Amino acid sequence: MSNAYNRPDQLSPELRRRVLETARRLGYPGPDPVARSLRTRKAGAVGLLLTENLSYAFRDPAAIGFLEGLALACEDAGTGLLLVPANPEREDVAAVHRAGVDGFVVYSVPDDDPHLAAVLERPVPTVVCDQPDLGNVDRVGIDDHAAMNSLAKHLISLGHRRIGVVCMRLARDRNDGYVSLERQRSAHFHVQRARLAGIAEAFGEVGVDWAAVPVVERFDHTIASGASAAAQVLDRDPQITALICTSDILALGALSEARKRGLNVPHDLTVTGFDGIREAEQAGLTTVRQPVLEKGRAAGKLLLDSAERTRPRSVTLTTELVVGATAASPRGVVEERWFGP
Amino acid sequence: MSNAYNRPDQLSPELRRRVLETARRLGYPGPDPVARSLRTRKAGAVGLLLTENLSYAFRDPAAIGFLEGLALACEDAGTGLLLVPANPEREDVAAVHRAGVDGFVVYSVPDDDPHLAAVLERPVPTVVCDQPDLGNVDRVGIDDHAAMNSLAKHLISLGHRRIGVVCMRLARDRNDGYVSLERQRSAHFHVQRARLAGIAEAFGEVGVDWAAVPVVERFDHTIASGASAAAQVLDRDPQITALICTSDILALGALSEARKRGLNVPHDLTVTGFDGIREAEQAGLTTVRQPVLEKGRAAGKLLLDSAERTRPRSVTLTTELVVGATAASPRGVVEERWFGP
DNA sequence: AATTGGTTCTGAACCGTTACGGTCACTTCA
DNA sequence: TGAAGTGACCGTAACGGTTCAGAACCAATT
Repeated sequence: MSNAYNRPDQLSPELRRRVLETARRLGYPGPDPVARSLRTRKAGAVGLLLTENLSYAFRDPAAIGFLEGLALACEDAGTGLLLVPANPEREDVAAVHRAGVDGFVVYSVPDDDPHLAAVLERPVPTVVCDQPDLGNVDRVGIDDHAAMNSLAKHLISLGHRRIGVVCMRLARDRNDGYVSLERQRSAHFHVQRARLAGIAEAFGEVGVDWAAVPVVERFDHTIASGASAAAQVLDRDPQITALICTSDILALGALSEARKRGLNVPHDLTVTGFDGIREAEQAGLTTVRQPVLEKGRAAGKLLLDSAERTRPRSVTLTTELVVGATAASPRGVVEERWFGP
Repeated sequence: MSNAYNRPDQLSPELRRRVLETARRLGYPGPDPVARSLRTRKAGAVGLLLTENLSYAFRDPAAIGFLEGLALACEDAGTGLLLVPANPEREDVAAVHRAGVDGFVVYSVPDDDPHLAAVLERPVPTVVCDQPDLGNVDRVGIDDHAAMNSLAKHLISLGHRRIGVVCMRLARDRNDGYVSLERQRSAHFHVQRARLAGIAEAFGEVGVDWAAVPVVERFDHTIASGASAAAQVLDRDPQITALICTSDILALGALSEARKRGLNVPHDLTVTGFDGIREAEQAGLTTVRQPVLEKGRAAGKLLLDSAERTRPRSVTLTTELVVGATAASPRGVVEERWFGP
């Protein structure tokens, strides 16, 4: 009898002892968690859906921070955290259907991701992160447009007018190279789209022709990708005075490429990132810091007490411009660099 | 009918279409994963039990590496990974009972941990990591004794005879300070016990009185802990020529404490770590590298095809002594250091 | 002695799925 | 034409708990 295990007060100590005793003698391993979940309609876990391969989440510092925050919230609530094995390469959403969870957190997936669609069809509460507001589910994120816009304005005030941009993947297909305006506009990764738009708006206001600004995309989010993308931009237009990267990881790669070319950062080239990861801080990167841990925690909290609410909530966290040592005014005489190293 | 969803070949396309159509019309959200799990006796997930608070796993680079490897293995098998919220402070093992999983991976918990006991009572396959061989369950780990022994011998060959040791927590109770021989022997964390024994054996062989070697323990595994522990050892015995730390994190703290005291590493003081995390490599730390990612992956693989085996397996991975820049022969004239900074 | 109140204990219904075996219509072959 | 074979379809019984209604029991009150 399940009362013996779960409601010791509902029966006499004597009977409880006897029940437990015979249970042990018969080798009964205790109540089956799955059957319990079926009956109580509670799985005791929340599912996490990621853009990338599961293992990637443990390689990206920003994702790790998010996970830590989410784990913190789950821990507080005594809830488990299920990492759903959703391989973005395959369209197989079975893993989403198989997940026995009380709710989902969806972290930074493209807005046309079939896994996201599968999650939204499940009759459980959902929180999306770094996604556009879907209207009917909770959301947590930052104002990517505004944050990047203010970083761009900072560079503009330093005097930069000729820039290049390195961004993360914009859609599910691999496009390691230049990005057309059309592709920018239709990007399926909300975060990247917003950040690019933020830059475009700021520079547009001071008369820069956005269509002429080289924007290079990389599918893989690694330091090596950042380096090769920076190389591609610098090869195309050696006269740029600033390279804006949409993540710190990419920016770190850009820094190493600049170093390799003998460019003095920030005097020959300004490099900026986004996220505010620890490695960026150590490198003195000018960037935007976003509260990744807090984001994870907010997502968890939002999900875990979504029962009380009926209207979906949207939480926007604040960001902070970090003025580091990798941004400065461009050299007064641009031509100087024609004779550079 | 579940066949419509799961076995399209078992029925005609026409019927399937009709079934799905009415299902949609009735707002049927698809087969319930929990009920399915109950019926098929498959949860489609493995549980991970950690020593620490869940969130800690995302702060320790070695743990992150392990997680990445484990996630990789799960991903390959299309299995989910459930992080079980087992708070080590409380004795509440309910979370273990509640976890709907097909097996458990237990990562580096004390051998008297009640959560571990609860896992072993569950009738599912289990893999323990960094634990002594339990005989009846799979195990994956390294030879901590031998690895630390060879590091110690390296220091001995450099000429060190007077040393201090900084180690991680040895049991569930907090003991931030010196460690008695008795506490060393009865340590509940197998890994730490083995590493200490490895050092003791090596130095014992060259006539060092182990009982006189200051061993300082820290409960929290942080760089700050490493620094304060190093300070404690150096205050007690400023004449030591080497400080052996049982983890890289602690060693990084020891390095910063040495720097703070104006000690030249390695000439005034040799500092060593254990794990081989990236930060250690950047710092040029002399340490032992263990394949953390491979460890996680091995654990996952072991668990996921444990069905085929009947005998428990024990996998021991190899380690590698990393000779960095933080270890050197002690200054020929020890007294010199009396006049040091 | 009968009614009432309260507690402890028992049994049955239900959660939603899948596995399994049986029914039925329809084809094939003697 | 009838027997046997084939395949699609459907009904039902678990899976292992939790919950809840009500039976059984005991003590106290009328």
